[in-house]
Amino acid sequence: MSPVNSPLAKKLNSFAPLSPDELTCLADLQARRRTVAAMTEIVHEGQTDHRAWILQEGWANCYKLVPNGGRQIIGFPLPGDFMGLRSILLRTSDHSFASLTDAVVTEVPKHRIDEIFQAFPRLATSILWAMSRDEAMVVEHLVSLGRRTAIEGLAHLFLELGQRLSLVDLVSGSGFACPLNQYVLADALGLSAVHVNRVLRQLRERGLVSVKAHQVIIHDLDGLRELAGYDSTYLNGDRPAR
Amino acid sequence: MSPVNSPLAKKLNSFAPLSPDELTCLADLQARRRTVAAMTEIVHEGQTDHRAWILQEGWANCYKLVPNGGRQIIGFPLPGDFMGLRSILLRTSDHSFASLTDAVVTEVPKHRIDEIFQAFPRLATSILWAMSRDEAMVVEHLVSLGRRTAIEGLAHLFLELGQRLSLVDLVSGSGFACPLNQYVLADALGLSAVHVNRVLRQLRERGLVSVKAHQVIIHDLDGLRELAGYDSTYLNGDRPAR
DNA sequence: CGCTGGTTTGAAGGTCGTCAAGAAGGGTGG
DNA sequence: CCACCCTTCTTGACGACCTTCAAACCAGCG
Repeated sequence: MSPVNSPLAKKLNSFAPLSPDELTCLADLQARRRTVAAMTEIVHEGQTDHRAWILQEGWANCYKLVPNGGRQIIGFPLPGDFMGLRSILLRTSDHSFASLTDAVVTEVPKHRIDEIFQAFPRLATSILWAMSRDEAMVVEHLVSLGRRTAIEGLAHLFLELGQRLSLVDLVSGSGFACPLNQYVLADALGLSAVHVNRVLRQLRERGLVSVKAHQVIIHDLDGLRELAGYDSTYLNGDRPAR
Repeated sequence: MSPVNSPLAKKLNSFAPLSPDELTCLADLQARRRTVAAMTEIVHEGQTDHRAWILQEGWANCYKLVPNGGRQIIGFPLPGDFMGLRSILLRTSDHSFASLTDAVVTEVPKHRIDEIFQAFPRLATSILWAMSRDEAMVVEHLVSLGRRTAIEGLAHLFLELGQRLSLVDLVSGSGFACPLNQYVLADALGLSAVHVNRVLRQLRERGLVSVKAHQVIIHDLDGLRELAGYDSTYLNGDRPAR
């Protein structure tokens, strides 16, 4: 994959078209790729080193552990997403990031971000857009946990993942590869793995979604949207959904 | 109240001591006060006008409505908090803000923020700290909804409110004024009002907290922290709690 | 072929929601 | 000052959603 066609470039391009200069700047930013094994921690909660990461390939998650042994997953960084960007611009990270699969990442030291904000203000705006989109996802996740049933929350999650993956060309037809097992889904949705299993069966039996062999297939997009009460605008920078 | 001693100044001062220049800058920023009746919307979801608000007196909430008639409260802005700051720095607000009580607010047009970032970089850093603290609160709220029981979530909420109010001198002894009724608490914690009532009784009977006449009194701070699994560092900019 | 991680299913029980109705406060008008 | 209202709080009964415990099943892999 040429870094000029990096997932980050694809994603930012969907917000505002990038100039050739900006594309090469992004390519430079992501030149030094590093591979990471599955299940390794990339940013630790409370870490204050002034660098962020860009996920190039693979899936990750960010989470908090609670005293009684439970875990709450905050979100799933996908290719093209920043990890720990807040700890660079703002202060320390308040949660941990870890890879879920084997992954490829690039390190972003603080001064590189500063340079971009100096030299490429339009690109900086796009990065801020990506940050605010990430926060909107956390808020929407909060709504899922508080005011949606298990089946609605799962439906919402699959729709969000599909839309985000399509931005970086990781959707083929009506399906996408998805390495999340039922334990991980449970920790994301505040449920038990057993109940996730039962709800997945319901989604399958209703002909909405099926998950098999790490592949999510959406059989009835409209029905799923209806069920989840899905409003896609929070991912699009408030322009109409495609 | 002299604006030099504004709640915002108190709060930011707890992060990094402010210089006289910075204090007067903050005072100018908050000169034009405006009163707002209880239950009026201040920022509407999707609004893109480039201005933010600072809450001076009273309580507010921010929330999202879901299609089936439910409501999820994202957070409670308190005196000294910004509202809609993201819609100024980033893009549009993805949720609504409304006053809960009669309130006093000041409007902050975008150019004032830009000026501060130009002329007072240290103050700008403090404002970014406040922003990141707000996000950490949303994440902690997410954990409450996903991986804490009703009683743990309520305990956590009271502890957080107490700590935030103490930063702006709104705590007296072991209690603080709190206008949140059981319906509002329910919409914040993803519960029904009936169940909030039952849980409040448990907290009272265990001798931990009591709520009466819009006054929250914490009887057993350590016990409450123990119950909630409360870690206060997310509010302190990662310096040890006082 | 046995191990391991993940999925599936059943049974029992706890947390929490819904429905319903009564009690307690606080404000208003007679 | 009292009657009446409204909002908020409180409590009970019942049921739904979800968890926990336990066990069986399945697929990939050394």
